[in-house]
Amino acid sequence: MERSVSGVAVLDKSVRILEVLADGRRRNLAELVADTGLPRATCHRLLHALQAHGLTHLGGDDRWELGDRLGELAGSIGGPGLAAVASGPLHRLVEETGESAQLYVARGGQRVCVIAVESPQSLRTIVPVGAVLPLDRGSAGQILSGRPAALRRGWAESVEEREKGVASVSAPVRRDGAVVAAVSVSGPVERTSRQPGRRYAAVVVAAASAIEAALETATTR
Amino acid sequence: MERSVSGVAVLDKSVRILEVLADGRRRNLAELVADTGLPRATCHRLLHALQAHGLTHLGGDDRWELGDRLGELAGSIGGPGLAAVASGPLHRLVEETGESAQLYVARGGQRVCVIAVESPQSLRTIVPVGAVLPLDRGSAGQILSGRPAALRRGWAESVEEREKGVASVSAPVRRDGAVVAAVSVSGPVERTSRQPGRRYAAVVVAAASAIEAALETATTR
DNA sequence: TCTCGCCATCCCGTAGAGTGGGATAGGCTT
DNA sequence: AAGCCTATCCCACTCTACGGGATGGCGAGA
Repeated sequence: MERSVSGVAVLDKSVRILEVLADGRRRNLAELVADTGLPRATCHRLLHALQAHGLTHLGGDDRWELGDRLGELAGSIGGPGLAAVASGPLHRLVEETGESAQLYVARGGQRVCVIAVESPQSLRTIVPVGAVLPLDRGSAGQILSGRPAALRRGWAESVEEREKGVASVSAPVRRDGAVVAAVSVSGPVERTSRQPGRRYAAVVVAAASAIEAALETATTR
Repeated sequence: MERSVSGVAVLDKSVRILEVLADGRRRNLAELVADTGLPRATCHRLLHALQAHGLTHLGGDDRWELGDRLGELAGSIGGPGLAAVASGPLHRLVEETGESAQLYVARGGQRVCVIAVESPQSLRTIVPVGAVLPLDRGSAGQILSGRPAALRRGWAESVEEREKGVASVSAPVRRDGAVVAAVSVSGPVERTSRQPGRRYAAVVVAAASAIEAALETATTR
């Protein structure tokens, strides 16, 4: 038995199966045996055990893929329904500021855009949902990497840090005291000015507070 | 040892921990022991093993939460980068039709909105990202539930099925022959008419094809 | 300062869970 | 009919995972 990564060999093998399937390619049992390096009986047994929990799924074409329950579990990262309760406040933020707004969560040492509402103006920043951005650039990165100065002030701003001509302001969304997301407004420097915080911090922080209030209501239900 | 759900007891216990954490409440070890019913040493050992795989995370405040890797794994359901490659075609769809567009994936017998691009018109349908909708109503539900007539025709339409005054058209996004998502355009009946398919089916199907082409390019890299 | 209670971590002997080679059955192709 | 490849299942056996109890740390209260 090769050395265990985590100290629990069954978990190591199970996660190896999930990680192989995470490239999106659906595979039959033989392909999975080849790609995971597991003996066929072991792979078979673990696949069906994972399926019992909804983490894998065997399609009608005898090919395996990741299961829906995985998405359901992951959907609760940042708390259940974060995306659902954040949508309204983000739309109002766009109406108030005229600029695009996004919601980011930290994930694997980077940040991921989970909601994007674009400015109606023809010159606007576009960040697609699902976009993965660094933590070391941009105002949302300052928030999600826990930079003390930004958290103390309650918001962060950046000017042309991640992209030329773009400025942004972000504020933390907290749940149980921990930062679970960052609300962000971004636009061209020509409109935001080189002190975007002065212009937008108050409404960005207010949007973050509205999301926190909605999360609290959801939690106490 | 109580009866195993899946036949692999380690997996059963590990998933039990993840499911307890999926309510979004962060917990210390003692709370997790109480909520999972596992002996403390077992719970401790499995939590750290899950953390080694990124599936759980121990915060600085000694409280456990679901880990980022879970989201990364789940993000590849429907194939890696689905959200990223679909954003562009959906925006163009909104520009062409003037109506709101969404991308849905099937998940746990329902459908979940993973991208939403809203119409610039003041009267528009709003579906927040993360919204969970039924499969038995709406054009996207017809696509994702595999209704033969809809798949044969290549698109589906619905008029006031899910919501009064709203009509929609959807088309399947396929990957390796399987339907992985549905592209949808929706708006008020006053504008879409009671035959929204006649008006929009061609461009919705074209948007779905563009997403499929982008996914194929991503896969062969 | 001392005591107590509660926390997380670690140890390690052992029971039985999980292993995986090989047998089996089914389906498809030649 | 034969050959090949698939998934499933069996079960003897190995060694993994178990979990009670010991330990140390920390904070609160007397």
